[in-house]
Amino acid sequence: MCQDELIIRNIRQSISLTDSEAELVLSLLETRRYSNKDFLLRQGDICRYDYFITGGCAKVCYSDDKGNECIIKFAPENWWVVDLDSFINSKPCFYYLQAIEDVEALLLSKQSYDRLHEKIPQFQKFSNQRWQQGFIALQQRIIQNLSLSADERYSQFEHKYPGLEQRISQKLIASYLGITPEFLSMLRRKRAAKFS
Amino acid sequence: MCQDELIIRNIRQSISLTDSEAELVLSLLETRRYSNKDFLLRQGDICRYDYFITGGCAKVCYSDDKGNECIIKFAPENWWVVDLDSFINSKPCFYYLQAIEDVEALLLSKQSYDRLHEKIPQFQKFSNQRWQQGFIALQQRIIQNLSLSADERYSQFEHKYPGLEQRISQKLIASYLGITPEFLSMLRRKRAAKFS
DNA sequence: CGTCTATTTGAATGTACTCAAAAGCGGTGG
DNA sequence: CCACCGCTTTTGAGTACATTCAAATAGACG
Repeated sequence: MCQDELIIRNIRQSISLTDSEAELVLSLLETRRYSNKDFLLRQGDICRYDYFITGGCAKVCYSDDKGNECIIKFAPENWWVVDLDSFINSKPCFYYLQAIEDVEALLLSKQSYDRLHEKIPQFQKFSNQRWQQGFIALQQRIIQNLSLSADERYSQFEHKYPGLEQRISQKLIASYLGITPEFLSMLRRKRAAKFS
Repeated sequence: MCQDELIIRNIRQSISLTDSEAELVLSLLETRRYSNKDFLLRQGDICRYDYFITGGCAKVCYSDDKGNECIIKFAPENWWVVDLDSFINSKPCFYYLQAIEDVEALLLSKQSYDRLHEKIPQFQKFSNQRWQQGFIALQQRIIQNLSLSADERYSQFEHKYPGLEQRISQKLIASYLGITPEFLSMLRRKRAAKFS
């Protein structure tokens, strides 16, 4: 499937778009390619785009007090990602966004984002749903972090990002789960032992 | 301050309201009082109201697989609370909402909520800000849960809900922090020791 | 006053981390 | 093609953080 189809299909999962509206959406998007390890967005920059990933995978991170990288979430194909606070309020962004594979993305500028909201009545609904669904998903994740063990969180990760555990390094997964790579290694060994 | 003033002041922190718009808001609200331990909303019900707490404090919880109560957040005076997924999508709610003190609240029905969005152009902005800010706050909380120790999370709690630690039981705080009451007891003992 | 629940305390246990070292693996240059 | 480099993964020992369970104490409420 080509990337244009992918994004329109993604939007149409939430709202209905006429063909001319779909055209408008596509006309406002910009395609960008990033090599593995390129930054889509650096910490402290203003986030000027809303990103829709059409190929490869990026990580959304921040640096904590001690300088460690913490991964908030992954953005594989068919995912939207943005530093909302920075995008909406033109603040320096707290997160950074870096490719962990070669990445292909469609970028929607703030201006175009606003334009879509003006021109397509349904788009407000799309945004609302997106933030609301995002909010709900984050609540779920908080619950999981509070009540599940590392092993159970790993299962959740596998479920949320099917197949991703085979594409990306264990170090990255460990950071996402909030555990050390060493400990994840041990968890995997224990899992493997269960199938023997 | 009376409860009407409280909610209007709360809204005016995000958007400007004319006096007649403020009147409209107030006319759509319903006041309710709950005694300690009363349910504002039960797990599985449809959440038909958006709640604004004007006095006392409620807890937002869910029951996990093993039947334990997990507290997602507290709702003391001047806080909005709703099960978003249930309210928006008319689904059975996942959370329940229970008074942990005598509570006074202003309730906004879904119908009135929609009405405000129609009648007050700025209200869409208020809602958007609310979900966006909520989203941002949740992301922060995820980060904190991943990277902070229980002791540090307790400090965050004190900062987020000033004075609340003196009003509510330690058992509830422990549940919010995702630790056992016994362990919280020990943390507090250690803290007290530092000031000797 | 008695009952019920919350809090404190302690011992034993489990979960996850740190640090260090060894092994595996992929890419690069000779 | 191989040797080497850097990075990831594995393994292990020792430690810190947090839990469970049990029992004692303290508070709240009728």
